Parts: sequence; C-alpha cells; structure tokens
Amino acid sequence: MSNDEDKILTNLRKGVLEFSVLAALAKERGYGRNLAHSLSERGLIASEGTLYPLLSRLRSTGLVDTELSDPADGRQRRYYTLTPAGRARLDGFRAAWVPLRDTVDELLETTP
Amino acid sequence: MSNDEDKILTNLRKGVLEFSVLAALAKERGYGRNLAHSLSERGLIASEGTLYPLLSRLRSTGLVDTELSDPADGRQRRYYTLTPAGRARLDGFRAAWVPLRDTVDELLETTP
DNA sequence: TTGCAAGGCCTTGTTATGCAAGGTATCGTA
DNA sequence: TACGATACCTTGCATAACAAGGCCTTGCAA
Repeated sequence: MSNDEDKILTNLRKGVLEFSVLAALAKERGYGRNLAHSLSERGLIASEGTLYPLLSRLRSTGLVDTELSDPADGRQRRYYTLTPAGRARLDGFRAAWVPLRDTVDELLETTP
Repeated sequence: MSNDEDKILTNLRKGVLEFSVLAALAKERGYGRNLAHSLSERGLIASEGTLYPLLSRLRSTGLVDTELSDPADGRQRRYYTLTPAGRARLDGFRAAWVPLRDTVDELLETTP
C-alpha cells in the first residue's frame, strides 16, 4: 500500500464493492475477468485478487447464480447472474447508502 | 452483529468515520463522549468502543491535538482540535470521496 | 452521609474486507 | 511449437469497526 490516498480509497471501497458488483450484475450478467476490468476502470477495485473471493462469497450466500459457458463458444467462462435475494440485498444497500452518503456530504459541505 | 442491514452500515462506516470525526472537529473542538453522542445520532458509529481507539490513532498520527480542560471547570475532559495535517487529510478524503460517491450513485441509478 | 446513577475515558478480543503476489490451465496465433 | 493473453483461483496480511466490558469521578437523592 503506497500512499495515504490509496488507503483512503481502500477503506471507502470496503463498504461499496460488494454492491457495486451486484449492481453491475443487475444490468447484465458478467464473468470474472470482465467484471474485474470494468470495476477496476471505475476505481472500485485495485486487483483481481479482491474480486474472486467476493464472487465466491456472493455465490455461497445465494446472492448470485453461476453457469459455465458452452466450451464450444470459444474460451470457457463462469457467468454470474443476480438472484432475487441478490436484488433484495441491493435494495437494502441502497436504503443504507443514501442517508449515509447525505450525512457525509453534509459534514463535508459545512466544513469551514 | 444482528442483521444484514447492520453489516451493510458497518462496512460503509469503515471508510468514512475517520473523516467524519475530522470534519466535525473542523467546525469546533470536541471531546470524546460529546463526539460519540453526535456521531451516534448521525448513524456514523455504533458504540463508544469505536471512537476512542480512532481518536488515539488520530492523535498519534498528528491529525489532531488534545488538551485537558481545567479541572476547575466542572468535569474534566480531553478536548480534541484539528491540526493543519488533519485538515490536509480531510481535503485528501474529499478528493477521493466525491468521485467514488458519484460512481456508486451512477451504478445504483442505472440499475433496472 | 451514604449510595448510586450518570459522565467521561479507555482496553481487549473478534470479525471481516480488501490487497498483493502469487499459481494453474487453456486458447489463439505467429 | 512456443508464447502471450485469457480466465480462474488461493494464501497470507493489514486494518477498521464492533461488542462488552472496566475504571474513576461527580452530583444528586434518599
């Protein structure tokens, strides 16, 4: 971990990464490397090593379903899709995120 | 840790509590129990046990200064004030917070 | 005056998340 | 046929918030 700025981001990500993945999967199914790339572009993860354990967790808690692609269609991939439970958890996150986000914004805005 | 909702909040707080404290101190100095109460009201901490170790950390890294109140003025308290380094770190947080907040909002908004 | 609730500060052990740095196997192509 | 890119995964670590306590002092009430 190099500088302070990175540590700030690391801790911020700790709260939102799981739900960023769920939100991404709510739009369209995806597979590991794919998700890793797009999340990395958005600054939501720092390495692949973060994503795969998370995906396993989401799978074992029933928030996502997985299916292997047909090996005949080129390279085989494990695709992830959101389950109803996953969508419900995403809604739960939204309910927690909005007020906390507003609280933080308020604190920052009113800071001299 | 009781339910899922609590865990969501716990992880969200992991990124923002330190800076919420700094932002609160940027407005006016405060003392432990005082800060604990106001942060707890805003949903930023779940117990005092979170705050005191954080305050120690802020002190040992030079982000806040402390002074004991005059014992003659009623109950003795340890007051915390923001240092220039603390203010700089708060600015660093703001720089990381805004884009990440926007990214999360964007993911949530465009979710079907 | 004695007891007790509240104010005020702090510590210990646990849990969980993200990170870095690896490792393995397969495919396409030069 | 060798090599780089694709794709998935594991291990060990650092750290932040939490719960559940403990300790001392002050003020009020019985």
